[in-house]
Amino acid sequence: VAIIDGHGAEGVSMRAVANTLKVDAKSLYNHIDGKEALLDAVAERVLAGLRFPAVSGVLDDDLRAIARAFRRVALSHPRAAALILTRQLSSSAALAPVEAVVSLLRHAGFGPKEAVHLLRAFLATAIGTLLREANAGPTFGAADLAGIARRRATLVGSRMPAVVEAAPHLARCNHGEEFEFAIELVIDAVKARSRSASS
Amino acid sequence: VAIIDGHGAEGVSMRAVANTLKVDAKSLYNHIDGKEALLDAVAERVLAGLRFPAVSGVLDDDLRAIARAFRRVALSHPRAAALILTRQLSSSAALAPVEAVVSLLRHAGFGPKEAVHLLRAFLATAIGTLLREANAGPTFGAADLAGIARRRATLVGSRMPAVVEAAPHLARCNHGEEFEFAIELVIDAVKARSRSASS
DNA sequence: ACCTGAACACCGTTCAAGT
DNA sequence: ACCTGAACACCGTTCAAGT
Repeated sequence: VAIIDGHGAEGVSMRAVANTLKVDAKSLYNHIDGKEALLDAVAERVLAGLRFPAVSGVLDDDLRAIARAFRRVALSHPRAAALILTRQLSSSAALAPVEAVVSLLRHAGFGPKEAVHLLRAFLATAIGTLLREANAGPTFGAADLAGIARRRATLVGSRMPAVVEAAPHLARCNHGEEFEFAIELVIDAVKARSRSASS
Repeated sequence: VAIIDGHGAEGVSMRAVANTLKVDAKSLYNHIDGKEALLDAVAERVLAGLRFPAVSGVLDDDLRAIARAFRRVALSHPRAAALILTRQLSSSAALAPVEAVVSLLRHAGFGPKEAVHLLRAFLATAIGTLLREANAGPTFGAADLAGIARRRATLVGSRMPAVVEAAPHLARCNHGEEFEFAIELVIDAVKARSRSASS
C-alpha cells in the first residue's frame, strides 16, 4: 500500500515490494502465491477499512450512508482505487457491503431475488462512477482551469451539436456532486419499486 | 485485436505485436508512441464499431437501444472489453455515445446541465454492469453448474444472514438480464425526472 | 520455516547506424 | 521514411541449495 501511495499501482513489482521489506524478491514466494495474489490482498486490506454507520431504519438514508462509506474507503488510497473497484474478490471483506445492502432491502420488503438485482444495480452505479473519478485523476477536477479550457476547446472542435452545446458542463466534473446525483438516481428508482415490491 | 482475442490483453507486448507483423519490436516506435498509445488505439478501434439504430422519438426506447448497442460493441471482443470500458479516451469515437445520449435528453426537455448529469449516471451504470460481466468471464454465467454450487457454498459459509438467505441468487448471474434490469432502473429514474425537467 | 544464488524467459524503450 | 543491432534497465517465477 505504501508503494502504491507513493508510486502508483504500476510501481508495484515483486522486486520493489521485497526492497522496501529489505529482503530478496524471491523470498516473497514463501509468503504469498504470486503477484496477482498480492494485489488481491492489497484490495482486501483496503476494503477491510469499510465502516458502516448504524442503521436508521429509513431506507434511502441508509443506502446513501452505505454508498458514501463505500466511496470513502475506495478513495482512501486514491492510487489503489482502481484495484479495489476492479478486482473480483472472494473474501468476506468484499461481502460486507453485499450483506449491508441486501439486508436493508429485505427489511424494506423486497424479495431476495429482487434485492439481489437492486444490489447489483446499486453497486454497478457506484463502481462505474468511482472508476471514472479514480481514472480521471486530479486533471478533471474543478481546480485545473487550464485543463478545463483545453478540454472544452476539444469538445467544441468535435462539431457534434449536442456535445458542443453541453461543452461547458462536459469539460468539468465535480466528482462528489456526480456521485451524489447518481446514487440519488438509483435510490429514487429503488423507492419507486418498493411501492410494489414482491418476488 | 487479434492478439487480444487469442491470448487476452496480458498477451499484448510490443514484441508479440511486432512478431505477428513480421517486424522487429523497435520498429513499432516509428508508427506509434508506445504501448499505452497502442492500447488506446485498440480501444478506439473497437469502439468505432458502435452503431446506433435510428431515433424513434420515444425517450426510453431510444435510451434502451443505445445501451444495448453499447453493450454489443463492448462485448464484441470479450477479452478487450475491460480496455474499452476503462481507458480514458479523448478521440471522437468516444464522443459518439455522449452525443447520442445528450441529444436525446435535450430533445426530451432536459437542460444541458441536467442532461450531462444524467448522461454520466447512465454511462456509469452501463460501464459498472459491463465491467462486472467482462471480469467475471464465463465462470459466473448460467452454464457452469459446478461453479455455481461451489460459490453458493462459500456464500453460505460466510454466515452473514442476508448473504446466506440470498445465496441462491447471489451465486449465479445472468449478465444479460442484469444489464436490462440496471438500464431499466436508470431509465425509470430519468422518466421520473422528465416530468419536472429544467435547468 | 525461511532465505538466497543461479538461472530462465521474458518486458518497454532509446539511439545511433543503416537502407 | 522506415528498419535494425546493440544496449539498458527492468520484469515474474522456479528450484535447488543453504541456514
